[in-house]
Amino acid sequence: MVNCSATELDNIFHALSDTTRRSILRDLAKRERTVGEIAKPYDVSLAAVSKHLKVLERADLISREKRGSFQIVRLNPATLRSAERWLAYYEKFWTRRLDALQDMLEGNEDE
Amino acid sequence: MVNCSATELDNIFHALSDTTRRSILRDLAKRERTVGEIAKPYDVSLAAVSKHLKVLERADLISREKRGSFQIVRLNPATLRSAERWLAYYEKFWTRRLDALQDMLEGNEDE
DNA sequence: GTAGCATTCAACCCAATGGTTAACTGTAGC
DNA sequence: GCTACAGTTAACCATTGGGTTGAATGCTAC
Repeated sequence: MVNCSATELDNIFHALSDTTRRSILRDLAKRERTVGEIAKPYDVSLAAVSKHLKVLERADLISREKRGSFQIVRLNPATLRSAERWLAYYEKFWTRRLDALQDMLEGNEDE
Repeated sequence: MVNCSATELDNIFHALSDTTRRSILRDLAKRERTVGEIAKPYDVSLAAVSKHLKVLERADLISREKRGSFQIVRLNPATLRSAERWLAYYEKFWTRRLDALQDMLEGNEDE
């Protein structure tokens, strides 16, 4: 999980591209929950939430542990770190490059 | 752009969820390019690339400047920073919360 | 075994994606 | 004007996405 393949990044960013799923991740940040607990605040069917969890799981953003007839769903922060690293790397790179450009355009003497 | 709405984050993460689009962003990190230059390395039609650029533009990840019959496409690092901040915030939050537990459960294998 | 709860699966609906080709809209240059 | 080039739009196609409802699974408790 240190270095993400393209497909893994596809899955991660796709999982993050839905408001409900990001909200679920926020909820899980507070504490682990069962599927039913996760679904409760949302105005969609349990089946819909189950699908969202599948997307999050495919992205490796959450993992589950069966406990009796329940499942405990919890976050997988390492995966978030992968995405964050991807963004941080490029953001830093781009900013650095554009800073130089901006300096040039604004007439800084150091060409 | 400092604080993103839910829809803006939807658009940003969706834009990032495609390998070709991330690759285009990488290309643009090296230098600004015209649409034609952007399209050249990819094995899809110009129309397909044009659509990808539209997705990136909707997410405010790139902007364009018309110059004659060309367009200069360039990155918009501020938007990347928004997404990065979102991830960094939650990643840090989750990691902090889970650190103790993780250390206990599996020792530290981070990276 | 049966009842009941937690969760998933199956089948469907419709909108959106990512791709194509072909037609269209500038703009530049003759 | 006409031609050529840069890029977008239109129309289409196949696949995926997110939602639904209802049946099926799996576990617990009686």
